Amino acid sequence: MSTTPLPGFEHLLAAKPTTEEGRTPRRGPTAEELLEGLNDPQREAVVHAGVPLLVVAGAGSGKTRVLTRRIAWLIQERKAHPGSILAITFTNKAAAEMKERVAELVGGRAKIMWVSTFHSACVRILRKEAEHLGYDRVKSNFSIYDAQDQKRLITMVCNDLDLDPRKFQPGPVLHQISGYKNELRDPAEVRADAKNSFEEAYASAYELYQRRLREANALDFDDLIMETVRLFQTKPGIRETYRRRFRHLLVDEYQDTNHAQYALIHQLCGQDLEEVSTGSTNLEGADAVPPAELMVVGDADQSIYAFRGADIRNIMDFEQDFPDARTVMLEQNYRSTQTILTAANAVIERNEGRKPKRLWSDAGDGAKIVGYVGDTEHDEARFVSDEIDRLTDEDAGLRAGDVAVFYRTNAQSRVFEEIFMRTGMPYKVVGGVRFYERREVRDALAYLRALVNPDDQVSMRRILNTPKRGIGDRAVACVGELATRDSMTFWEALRRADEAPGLATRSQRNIEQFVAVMGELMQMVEAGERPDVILESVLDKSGYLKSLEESDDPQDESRIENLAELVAVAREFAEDPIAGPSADPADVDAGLVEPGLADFLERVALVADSDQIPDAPPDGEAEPDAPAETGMVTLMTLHTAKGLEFPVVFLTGMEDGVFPHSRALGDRTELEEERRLAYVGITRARQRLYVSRSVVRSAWGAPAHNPASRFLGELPIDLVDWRRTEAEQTQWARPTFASDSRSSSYSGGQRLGSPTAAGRRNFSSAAARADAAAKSKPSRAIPNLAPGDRVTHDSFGLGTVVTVEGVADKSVASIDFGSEGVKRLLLRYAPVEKL
DNA sequence: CTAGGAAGTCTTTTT
DNA sequence: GACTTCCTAG
Repeated sequence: MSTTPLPGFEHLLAAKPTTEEGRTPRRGPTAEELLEGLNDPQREAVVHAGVPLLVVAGAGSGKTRVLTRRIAWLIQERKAHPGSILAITFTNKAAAEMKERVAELVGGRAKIMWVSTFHSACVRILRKEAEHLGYDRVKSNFSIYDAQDQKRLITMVCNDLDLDPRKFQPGPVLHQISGYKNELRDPAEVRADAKNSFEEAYASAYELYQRRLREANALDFDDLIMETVRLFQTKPGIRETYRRRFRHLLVDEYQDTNHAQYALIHQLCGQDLEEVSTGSTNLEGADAVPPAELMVVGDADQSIYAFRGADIRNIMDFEQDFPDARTVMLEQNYRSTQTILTAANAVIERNEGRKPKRLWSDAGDGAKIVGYVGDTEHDEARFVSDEIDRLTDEDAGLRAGDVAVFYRTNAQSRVFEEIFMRTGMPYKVVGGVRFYERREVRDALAYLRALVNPDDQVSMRRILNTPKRGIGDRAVACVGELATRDSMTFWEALRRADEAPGLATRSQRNIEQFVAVMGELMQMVEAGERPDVILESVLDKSGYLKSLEESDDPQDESRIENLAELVAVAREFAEDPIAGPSADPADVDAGLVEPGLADFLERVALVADSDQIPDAPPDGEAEPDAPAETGMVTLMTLHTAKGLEFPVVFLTGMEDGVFPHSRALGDRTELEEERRLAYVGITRARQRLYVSRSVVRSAWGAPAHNPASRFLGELPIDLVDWRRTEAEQTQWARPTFASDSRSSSYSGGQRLGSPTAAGRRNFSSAAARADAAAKSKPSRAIPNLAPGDRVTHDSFGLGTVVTVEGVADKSVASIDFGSEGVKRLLLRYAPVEKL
């Protein structure tokens, strides 16, 4: 069973526009052909010209179609130069797909368009303009730091600042910094606005973090956007160049843009934020170009990324931001049955302050929604598995590839993997432990990054002693000290290790060897060797491969395989020059398409989970040559499911505390975001929707008893066919396995006494087992606390409860321990006792 | 300096 | 329960 997520390249490689490419551009489709099969509002959006346009595109309303047809229309009918079009999508996969579909309409010219994510577009701009950024060290070979790199760096920063690691954990600090960047605030502003020592500490962390990034010639994800905005602000000339270039701007998934992205759009459309906020539409200078034509597409009901800075107001206030804007509503749905849409509408309508919108379909009612309540998550998974079996054989016509299983958090995929593995159901998990996050892959990539950008301290430190070559913490500290003392980069200090104070000769020799190897490899990079060739040399010369081969850890075998896979990916990349959205149009024009190591790294840095999903034939526009190998059940989180569709969808773990997530339970706005997530999930289904939950679910190794998700109660009751409800879940026999029920009742009886006793106690045998497992551990009773209660804690002493949130296993209390401060404690673990 | 074990942390969601 | 980080012995 394929459990290894593919690295996310194949779709780009497959997206080679083979159809039209090479032929002389035909006269292209006529205007009628471009509008064929579109409904009225869709047509309006396609042909619209002039003022900014907002397309409110409900789920499944054919917005991709509108976008591609519009682009084709711009080129074909309005004679727009393809190079003057900038289309922003949410994922690289969406970009590649869109490019391909436009190419089908207008031919190879489409390649010159910029169709990419915000991040890729900004990287391209920043690489080109790197020298104008105003940082000494930042050059066009800058590294892009992902979450893990950021974490390492911020940990070093917090250490250097002597911040209490308990109060300033890397995750929250980074989240904070990310927030600043999304709001376009620089460290000085943050410091000026700081109201207390806590916020000042954040400002210091932000400041030093930024300095370290720049010293390392690196940018993080948020920098990519922020620095582009800043570049345009400080260098109006450069901004003007891009304004002139991009005459048409199309933004997909507009509801998920953050403030920085919003600012960028405004800059490119000729209106700066200051101009907007002062209400002035004056452009400075007589040579200013008129604003580009803007079309944004989105659906406020599908905004699910507020947690990473997306600002739903961007779409809600579009008409205020652009007073002369037009709005087009796409409400007809071409994807789902009316039953599914009615359910989706019923759920989303509970959100307050949303603009009314009702999806409808003429596809007929279709099947009822099927509900199931399992005893445990294993029982729930078994139901899903049985049901898929049934659907894929007797119900003929459905393949495993037509089915998707969604869940709220990645951890929930486990039970499904277990049962699919047992029953031999082919499946594929999207996301989770990503290929590019595996240790060995990251090690290899760190080598490559260090070669391209030796200033990249995080990568350099990572590989310095990987594999072990006798350069320990002490040696690293000595080199670091030298670097600080003589203000040089870490890499320079390594090269001059002989000057490092207090460095053991043995370590020094080891460092020299390392530097020599790196020097050799760097020469290969300079000589322009192909990425795959360099990668192979890295694995060889660094001794990394050898150390894995000699290891007796069985895991290392699969590590070797993963590295082989990475080499294969690099080879494919090297051999296919046009693949993917990051080839610079100018280079394509010049026939200059020899992607180097740096391009490879950039691509790798910007792949998304959803980029790995195999292509499915999209809405109606048939793809008869669709790959036959997609016969696998797809497992993924609700977040990665956005933008996709499947004939059959299972929404699992529908429990309060799981979905909606426990952290959202107490918060109105967060709850509404969860509800939008439910809406997204429901509307992924074309024909059949299943909702399921389980009464007992083991979270963190101990069983938890979760109530039904409130979203289940929001489904119209007559639309759901409950196969099994909570009332039935007390039974020990499994209805679907007649032959199994006898033995079940036996063992149930033996374990729990009389079956009725088991029933009354609301536990299935499996749950009882889980329960017993929990009891074998020293699990303590959870104290029932309320604000005001006095407690003692084993190490913090006396305290007073301030707040209590969450329920049962997940309850968290804030407790004031006086001089020890206020602590947030997970009551299940915390050694607190009520007085 | 490294290896191995113990102890502590944690789970949203991701470009 | 799984992953990381910390600690200790060689």
